[in-house]
Amino acid sequence: MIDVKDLTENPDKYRASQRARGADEALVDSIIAADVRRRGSLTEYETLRAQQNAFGKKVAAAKGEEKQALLAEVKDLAQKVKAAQASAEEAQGEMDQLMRVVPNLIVEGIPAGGEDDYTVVKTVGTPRDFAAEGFEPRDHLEIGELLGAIDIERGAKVSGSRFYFLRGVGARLEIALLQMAMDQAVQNGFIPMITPTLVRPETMQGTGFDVAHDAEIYRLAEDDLYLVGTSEVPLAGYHADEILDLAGGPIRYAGWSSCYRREAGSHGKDTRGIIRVHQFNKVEMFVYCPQEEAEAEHARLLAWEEEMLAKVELPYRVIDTAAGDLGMSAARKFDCEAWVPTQGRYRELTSTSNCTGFQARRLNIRERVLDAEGSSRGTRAVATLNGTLATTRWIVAILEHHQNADGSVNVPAALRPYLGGLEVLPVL
RNA sequence: GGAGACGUGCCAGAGCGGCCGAAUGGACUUCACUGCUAAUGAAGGGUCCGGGGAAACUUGGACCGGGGGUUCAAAUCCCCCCGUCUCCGCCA
Repeated sequence: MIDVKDLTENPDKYRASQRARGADEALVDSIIAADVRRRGSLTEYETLRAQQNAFGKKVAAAKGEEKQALLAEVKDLAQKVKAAQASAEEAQGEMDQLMRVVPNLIVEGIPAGGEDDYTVVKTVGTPRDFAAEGFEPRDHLEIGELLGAIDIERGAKVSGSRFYFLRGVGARLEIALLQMAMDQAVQNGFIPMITPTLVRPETMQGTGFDVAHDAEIYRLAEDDLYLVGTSEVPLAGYHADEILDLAGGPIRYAGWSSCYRREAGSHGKDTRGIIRVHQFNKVEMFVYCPQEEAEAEHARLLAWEEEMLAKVELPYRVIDTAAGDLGMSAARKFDCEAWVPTQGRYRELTSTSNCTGFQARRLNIRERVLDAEGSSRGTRAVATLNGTLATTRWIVAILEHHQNADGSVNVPAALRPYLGGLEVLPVL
């Protein structure tokens, strides 16, 4: 949810943001109009209600005939109050509906346009030249099968397409990767969390995912519960309806969870291997901080992601996502994309979003505003940010980039302690 | 799955349909007092949404788990939902 007050005061800023996203600019004016209607009908209702309250006090004090007379008089007022209340609620409802569809205000200066309009922030490392090394690289699935690490066929047998088993060194590699991510997070002051992966509709909605329309979400209709696509969802909901004390700095969580995605709109895309799957594991960073610190924190999250990528020794690039390719909640998003040799292109391994106050406003997560004397001047929304530290997909890039001619895979040095010192994943 | 109890402010905990935004403790903040701490005394606080005001502030409405209903009037009565706890059953 965006800040209505800010929108009514600076509509041009929001029009520009909508334009950059390729979204509806007129929405801004619809909101301003709806807000005027809302306030008008609210004032009307409150005035009547004040009269009724005053009457109520008189009725309570009166006795006998006098009381009966007052009751007769106030009955009519009660009807008016009811009607005014109904129209005030209706106006509020219209407002709420509009507010649900406005995406977050983007950070000024990010690239405008759609999926292909990102800018490359930097490129780190160089893709391996397999031609020069004299062998044709195998893709991650072929390697995974040689190592006995990935079993797609039985995944499909048991659960259908886009499901898989990680086995043997594959399973160990994933655990090692996630464990290394958790350790790094803890070293950086994050609180480790293992979260629920089924959440209520309010939590899903509050985080910015539309339970009713989002085709990506698995639903358990019977129970009105929803499978999360990322632990960002439960970690955002964690502090819902709370007033946080951020005096001691940002509150940082590292969530370890399975993630579930229907991949409804991606038939035929990435059907081979484990690039795009219905279920995977992830370590996610999630931060609550004051809004003015959000951009600096965003840079830190990106740096922590890059630290992980450095540990697994992968060549990658960082992109600044264009406005139109941002989710509803994000004001800015950086993706780290690792080079996947057999695809000849960079593929997303991490994604970090600055959601400014958008999620916090929906989830009612605030902090106190203090004046110079240190006494409370009310509250305001905090900022929330998230970023990936490791996921199952990383295995794709690791297997491919670190492969040898015989199909075995060299283990990056930082990962070895998590694999009992293993230096090479051997072909079976 | 069955039976029951409960859900009130930061915490504990009262609350008769109108005098209840809510007693009383504790915690907290400020002030006073004792040489400091402790103790004691006094005072003060919540959140959300409107109106007025540059602001300090002021004024109105709403909020007693959530949503409906009854009533001139609901923390209080009724219904539904959510949650917590206890007992039984079931599965581990």
